[in-house]
Amino acid sequence: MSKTRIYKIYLQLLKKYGLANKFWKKWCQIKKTKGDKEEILIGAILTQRTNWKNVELALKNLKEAKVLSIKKIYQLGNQRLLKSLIRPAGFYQQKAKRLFLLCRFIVTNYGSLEKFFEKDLEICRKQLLALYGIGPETADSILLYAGQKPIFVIDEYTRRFVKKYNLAKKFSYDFLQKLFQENLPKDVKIYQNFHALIVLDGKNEKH
DNA sequence: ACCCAGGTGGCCC
DNA sequence: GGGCCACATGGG
Repeated sequence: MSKTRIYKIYLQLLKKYGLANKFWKKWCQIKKTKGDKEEILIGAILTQRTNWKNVELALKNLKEAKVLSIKKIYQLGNQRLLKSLIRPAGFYQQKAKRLFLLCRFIVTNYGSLEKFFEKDLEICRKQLLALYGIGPETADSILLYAGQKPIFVIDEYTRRFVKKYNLAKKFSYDFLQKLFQENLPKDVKIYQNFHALIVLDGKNEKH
């Protein structure tokens, strides 16, 4: 593939910041957490329309209550305890329901997250999108970062990035996802790192 | 006392 | 297909 404009911009960001996973590893060290696949999946729900700082507070509560896992949340049910633990993340009644339904889906249909991710990307995506409270961004975050599957995540940071560099005039989810995927090598690590760098760069600009 | 932040579903037209 | 609204907390 010849290097497209988007790919060149990615390489510039890479030169400027380096690999984004080192920031993730550092975050895990600071927060004393494993940052494993199940935590990524839970965080993907909690971070909907919410500052990551607030998500951290909710994750901390779940961890301290020793229920930061899919099976534990499923056992908890959509109940008061779960709601109170994730309260700092905002929209907590809705998010408790969404989390519970997602965890129930994984446990009762597959038994484990690993088994679920053994299915093809398209099947996983379709099944996630069929769940209440999971739209394209949440589904794709789970698939890319927890499932290591090659699908590009579009979010508010990505849209600001597209506007900043004048990469498109349309901003619908499917259109932008196609734009990135057609202009980059199909590579999980590149998708993960690029999206993480877009977020990093977006946060950097504000200060 | 405002204003903002990695969305989604349910309306309505 | 799009526009508007509800959902809620913590931090500036």
